[in-house]
Amino acid sequence: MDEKDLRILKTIASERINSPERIHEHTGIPKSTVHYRIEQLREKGVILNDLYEMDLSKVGLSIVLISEVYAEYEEDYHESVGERIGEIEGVNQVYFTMGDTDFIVIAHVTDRRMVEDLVESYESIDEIRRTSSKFVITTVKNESHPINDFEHETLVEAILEE
Amino acid sequence: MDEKDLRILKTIASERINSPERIHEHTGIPKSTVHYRIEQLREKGVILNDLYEMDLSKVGLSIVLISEVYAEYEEDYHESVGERIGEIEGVNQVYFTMGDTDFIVIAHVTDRRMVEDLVESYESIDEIRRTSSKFVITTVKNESHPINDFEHETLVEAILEE
DNA sequence: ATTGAAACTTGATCGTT
DNA sequence: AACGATCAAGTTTCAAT
Repeated sequence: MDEKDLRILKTIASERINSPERIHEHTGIPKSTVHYRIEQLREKGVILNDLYEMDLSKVGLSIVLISEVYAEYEEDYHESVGERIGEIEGVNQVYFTMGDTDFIVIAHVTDRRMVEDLVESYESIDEIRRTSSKFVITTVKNESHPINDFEHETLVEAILEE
Repeated sequence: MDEKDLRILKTIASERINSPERIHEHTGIPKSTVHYRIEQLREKGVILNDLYEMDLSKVGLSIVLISEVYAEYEEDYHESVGERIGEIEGVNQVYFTMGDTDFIVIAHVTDRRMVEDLVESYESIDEIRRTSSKFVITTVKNESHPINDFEHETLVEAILEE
C-alpha cells in the first residue's frame, strides 16, 4: 500500500464515505483511479463490503483491547469524562455503565507501545481511579445491525408502535 | 412506523444494503416510494447516515447489555461456543479474550424480559459456567472506523509497509 | 402518501498512455 | 498503474393520483 491508498482510506474513515465520486471530490484522485484502487483494496481484504467497512487488522490495528475504567463518582462528570476517553487515539467504543460507576472501552491499536500509551492516557484523566484491561484473541462477531432480530415479536411490536 | 417501514429496515439489516435500488429489488416497493420512506426514517433519526446505519434505540432496542461469559476450558471449543453465543437473538458483538478464558458480549434488547432470555440462553450452553452483566446507561462513542487514528505515525508506517 | 416516468447524477468499463 | 471519455446503472425529482 502506498500514500495514495492511505489518502483513500483516510477519507473513508474520517468522512464516513462509501462512494468513489465523493472520494474523488475529497482527494482529487480521478474517479477511475479511485475505482481501480478500491478494487485492489477489496482484493487485499482491506475493504470488506459495499459499506466500505475495513478490516482493522489489515490496516495495522491488530490488537484489540477491552478495558474497564473506573471513575471517581462526581455528579455529572461522567459524560465529559467519557468524551475525553473517546478522544484518545485508538478508542472506538465507550460505554458508561450502571452500578459501580465505570466505563467499558474498546480500542484498536498497532503494538504494545500503543497499549501502554492508551492505559497511560486513561489514567492521566483526573477522575479516573483504576483500569483493568483484557486482550482480545478473536473477534467472533461484530455487527452493528440487528440482523435476525427483526423477527422477534416484541421488537416488531415496538417498531410498529412508534 | 408501519409494516412497509419495517420491511425496508429488515432489508437494510439482513442484507446490509444501503441503496434504494437494492431495497426496491428485495421488497418490490417502487424506487420512488423507497426514497420517500428513507427520507422520513432519516428525519425521525432512525437512519443515521449514508451507510444506512440505524439508531438501535429508535427501533425499540433501547437496552444495551455488556456481559462477561466464563467458559469451561476445553481445547478448541472456544470458537464454536463463541459462534453459538453470536447466534443468540440480540447479540451484536462477541469477543474472545486472553487470560481467564471468557467472552465479552454486547447485546441490544427491547425489555427486561429479553434480558432474562439472553442470560438464560448464555447459561444454557454446556461449556458456560458463569455470566456477569452490566447495563449501559449511555453509549458515549461507537465508531467502527479508526477515525483520526490515521494520523498516528506508527499506524501510517504499518500501512505503507503492507 | 404513492407512484411511473423524466431528468439528472454517479458508477463501471474501456482504450490509450 | 493511471486516467479521460463513454456508457450503463443508479438516484432524485416531479406531476398526477
